[in-house]
Amino acid sequence: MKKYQEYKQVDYPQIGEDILQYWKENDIFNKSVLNRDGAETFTFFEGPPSANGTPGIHHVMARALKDIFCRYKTLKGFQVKRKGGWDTHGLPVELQVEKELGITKEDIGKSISVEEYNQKCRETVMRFKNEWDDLTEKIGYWVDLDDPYITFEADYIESLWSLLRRLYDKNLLYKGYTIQPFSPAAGTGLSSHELNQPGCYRDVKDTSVTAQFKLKGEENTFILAWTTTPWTLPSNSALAIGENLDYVKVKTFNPYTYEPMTAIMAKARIGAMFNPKAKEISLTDYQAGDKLIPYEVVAEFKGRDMLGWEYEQLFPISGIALPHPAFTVISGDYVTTEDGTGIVHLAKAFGADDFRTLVQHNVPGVFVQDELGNDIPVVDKQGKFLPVVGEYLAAKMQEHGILAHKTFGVDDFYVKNYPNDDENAADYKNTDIIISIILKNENKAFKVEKYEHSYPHCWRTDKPILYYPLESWFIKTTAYKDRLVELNKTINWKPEATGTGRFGNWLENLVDWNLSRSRFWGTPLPIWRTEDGTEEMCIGSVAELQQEIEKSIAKGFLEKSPWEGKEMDLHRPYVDDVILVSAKGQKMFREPDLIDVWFDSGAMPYAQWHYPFENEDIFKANYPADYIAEGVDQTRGWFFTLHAIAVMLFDSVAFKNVIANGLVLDKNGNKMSKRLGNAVDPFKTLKEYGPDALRWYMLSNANPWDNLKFNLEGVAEVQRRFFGTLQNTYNFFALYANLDHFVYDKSKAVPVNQRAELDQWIISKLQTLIAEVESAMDNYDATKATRAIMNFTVDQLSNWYVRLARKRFWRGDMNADKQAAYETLYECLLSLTQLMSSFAPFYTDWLYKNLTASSKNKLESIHLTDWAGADAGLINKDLEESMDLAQRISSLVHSLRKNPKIGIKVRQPLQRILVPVLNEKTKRQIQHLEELIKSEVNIKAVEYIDDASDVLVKSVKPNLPVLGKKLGPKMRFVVAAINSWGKVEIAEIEKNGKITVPLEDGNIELLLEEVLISSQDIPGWSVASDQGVTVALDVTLTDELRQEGIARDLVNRIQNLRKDMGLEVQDKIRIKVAKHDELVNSALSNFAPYIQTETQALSLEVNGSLTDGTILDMDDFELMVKIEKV
RNA sequence: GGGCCUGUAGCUCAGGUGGUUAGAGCGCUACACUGAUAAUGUAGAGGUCCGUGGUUCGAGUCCACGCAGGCCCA
Repeated sequence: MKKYQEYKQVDYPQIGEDILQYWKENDIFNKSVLNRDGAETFTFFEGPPSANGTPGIHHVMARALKDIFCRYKTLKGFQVKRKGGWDTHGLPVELQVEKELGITKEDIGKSISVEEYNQKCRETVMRFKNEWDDLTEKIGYWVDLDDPYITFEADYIESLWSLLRRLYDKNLLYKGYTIQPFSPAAGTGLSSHELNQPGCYRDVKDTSVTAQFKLKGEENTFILAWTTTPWTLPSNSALAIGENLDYVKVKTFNPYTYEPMTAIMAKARIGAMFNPKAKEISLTDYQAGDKLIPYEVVAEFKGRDMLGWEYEQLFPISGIALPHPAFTVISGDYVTTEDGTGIVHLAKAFGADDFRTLVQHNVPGVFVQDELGNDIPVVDKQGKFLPVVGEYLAAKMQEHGILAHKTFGVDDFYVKNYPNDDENAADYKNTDIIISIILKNENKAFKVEKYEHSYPHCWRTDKPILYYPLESWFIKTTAYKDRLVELNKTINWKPEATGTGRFGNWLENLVDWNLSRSRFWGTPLPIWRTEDGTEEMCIGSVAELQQEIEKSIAKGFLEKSPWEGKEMDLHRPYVDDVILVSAKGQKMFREPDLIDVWFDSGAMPYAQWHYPFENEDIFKANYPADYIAEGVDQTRGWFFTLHAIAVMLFDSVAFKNVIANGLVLDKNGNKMSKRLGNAVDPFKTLKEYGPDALRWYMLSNANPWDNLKFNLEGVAEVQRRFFGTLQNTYNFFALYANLDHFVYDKSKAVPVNQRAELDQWIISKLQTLIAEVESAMDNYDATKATRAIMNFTVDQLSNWYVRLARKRFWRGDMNADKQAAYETLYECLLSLTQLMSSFAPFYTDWLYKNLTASSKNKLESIHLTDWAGADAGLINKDLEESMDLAQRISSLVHSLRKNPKIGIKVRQPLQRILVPVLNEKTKRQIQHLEELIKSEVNIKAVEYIDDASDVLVKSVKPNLPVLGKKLGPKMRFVVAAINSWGKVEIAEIEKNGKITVPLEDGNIELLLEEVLISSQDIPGWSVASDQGVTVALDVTLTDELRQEGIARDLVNRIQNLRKDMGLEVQDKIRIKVAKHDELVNSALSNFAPYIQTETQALSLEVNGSLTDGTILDMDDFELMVKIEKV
């Protein structure tokens, strides 16, 4: 029986399926974890995918990346528990359900109950779980699929509630408001998703105003600010400038009142605000009513000089008076000079940027108080001004005699959601226009014009949306900003820039985490409040909720628990049905919001173990994570929520190492999408190429954090070039090992130092490779590791070691040298299976089985082995350098032989090569492998030219990095001098160790180490050189060399004939050759023994009368030969 | 609009701390090998290092401003 199975063809997808089956049957994954019981843990957190869609090829990337480090750490001796998980809540699920049912949000609670709706969501969200599990298995991602965490389960939600409760107890959970898109016509907030639907943004013409804000303490001086929403001007409470922008004061006249004034604006906007034709006009020539208005810049300053400037309130409405620092100039990081005046008007209630900027600078906004004393904006939810502003505007209309299409009452000033008045009616005016006219009349408007821009509209009502403050619950992340930043610096980010840049900047500009979502399918906010908002309660566990329910039942607020006789489902609508009793005995209702799904996933370190209610020991042993990996798009998603919760509640990082991987694009660099049809089906790809080549390609082709241009041809190339070469190497080994009945036995192996030089070299290279892979993997650099493995396998092991060692395998009987060759090749292959096993888990396990089929000490799987590590004692750098020289010299000789002017094939032996050597070390290193070089390039001798020979011609180059520091600007002169040196100067600096270079402004002394001396020329010879190695080839052909060449050619032709005749390797033959010229005849007689040995010929006869032979093409001549099988 | 990433041969990618002539694989061309053979080896051709300025004796590398593609956030 064969010890090592040989394969004609390898079916990689089949290997994937077979090994997967083997793993399942033998429970290998579990064993790989249980094996390490008691060992140090290496913790990995699975970022939960959502199973409501089918997995794509990019999931293969993400999951392979997760898998390899877990496998690697397992080999290294850690216990790596990997719990799978599913993300189940969120808007995409809701939208999918709505699409399938053909309903909208408005139908929920009407045509479909919340209960039915949520039931539908629950069914939908796990719809493709089977496909996901299938892919996970097929690509070899080892993760516990039997006991995953699922974010909709009651235990999971309970853990979330306890976390929220802890935040609440730390006063980090509060109710506030945020500026959100709001549809006044529909009376509802809109998600950004709804806003991004096609057709939502439309070009509309709005009245825009450049308003004049009068500077306090200066006569007729105004700050100009532009807005496309004049209705927000009564709510103005500050103006923002860019600190580094240039601003000017310009003397001019108001175009509507013709009054002289000084305008303040960005310098870059002068051209837009004034007509350049008026530039030459003198201010004194101006007559009221002139079309061209002269202007003159009278001062220039930076934005930062304006900080703190105070101005008068634009609309001094009684009831709207604000304390300092309202009505001052502040800094806004987003201010540009691309439009407007370079100064931005801020209204806290109606712009997210405005809100953020004003909060940052502690500037109050314009609000009035409702009956309960809460701040409310001056525009109501129907989209019209409150009477406080309405009265003011109505009065101003009268005062200025403004005629409109109708009489405006105090309740008629809609700012959006205009009533359906006829816009073509005579004197039609909307609120924006009325405001503009008032401003014009009061010398407060510098410019009023129609402006066309893109503005979002409500997809249901087609009316423009309003940015409006809506109530929300927040986590006060800003309170922990410094700590978040500080702990982030301890995280090892791959790539680093994502941590310092994208994530770091995000933390630097942190705002409080808006937790509220007005939806149905998600984790409910566990906060109950009295109707007047004076009392509230945050529930932190199911037990506590039940206790409170008991109290409420006792009080008579509830008849019974909504879960009586049912399984506890903490979703809506059940939680909404719960009315609790406050400390003062009032009814408390649940705050209707759900929480951001990102809190679900950010809480997985705790909730996956139902901590703190269960599994405290497991949680503690597995926190924080040593490693996580997810797409870079998760930076502000999962990476942030993990980090935020960990820092705020546990004063810890949630993960120590993280890879943020890039996207998988199609081969042209476009985003893959099912719609465009360029998405790659992972199942199809797996079926065609198997999992290993796919994983290997994805990890080796580009760094995972760069986007991957996925190309199937690349997968094919990896398979052919890398896996194919490795497989060939194995087949080669198996073929001969079986013939020789070789079985590897470590205890009987020839000690490495007694093996051939070539063996020692490849073993040394192997150890170097192991160290390299280990260091790359410890640094979470998979790409570097895979590339190093490929280089070793293809270039060193297959193309050099196997090629040069081939003859040792097929010659003669088993002896120590042959055994050493087998052992060496075997050890390389076995090591490779382990090195590669994290990346190509199926193929390597298969190869491991093939290699160890007859071994005594084999394990069930490569994945159950212990990492072998590099044996530093087997690394021989000197030998590696030596071989490197030999490889380069061989390559140079090949290159010379191939030179069209020379054109001598390798089979033709040549007498010698000359190698200039400038030091003893190089000479020794080359000499060491002289035999190898000689046989590789078919030459008889290597000769060295050194200082002792007068043939050696040296050349000299400046050592730039060294000289640059010393010389600086004088470099170019010195370099020119050095380049002009000849024999004399080189000899001088070599002898004295220094030389003096004359320059125009004095002499400079150069030291030997400041120049590089090499030899690149041998007069009269054909030379080739590469990186300091130079070789000359003696192309003289003597008769003897020619004869040998002929003999070798003949062997080559006869071997072909043997093959054509279908002879077996061991078959013997007799050769008859027709007589030819003297040279050929001599070759035949002189090299007869050689020819016979090579061709297994018992006799070689030169026969003058041979006529029925085969005519051989010997390149330069023809020869008749006859071969007979014995 | 802001932050971040990417841009090097036809394609996919390498190119610490600036250093004279920018590398690899695939593909292409030619040759070799024919006892790893539906393999393999060797060599050759192929580059405005996205552009424009700047710093420097010297820039693919550092700086600034752009351009193109991408991600995230507004």
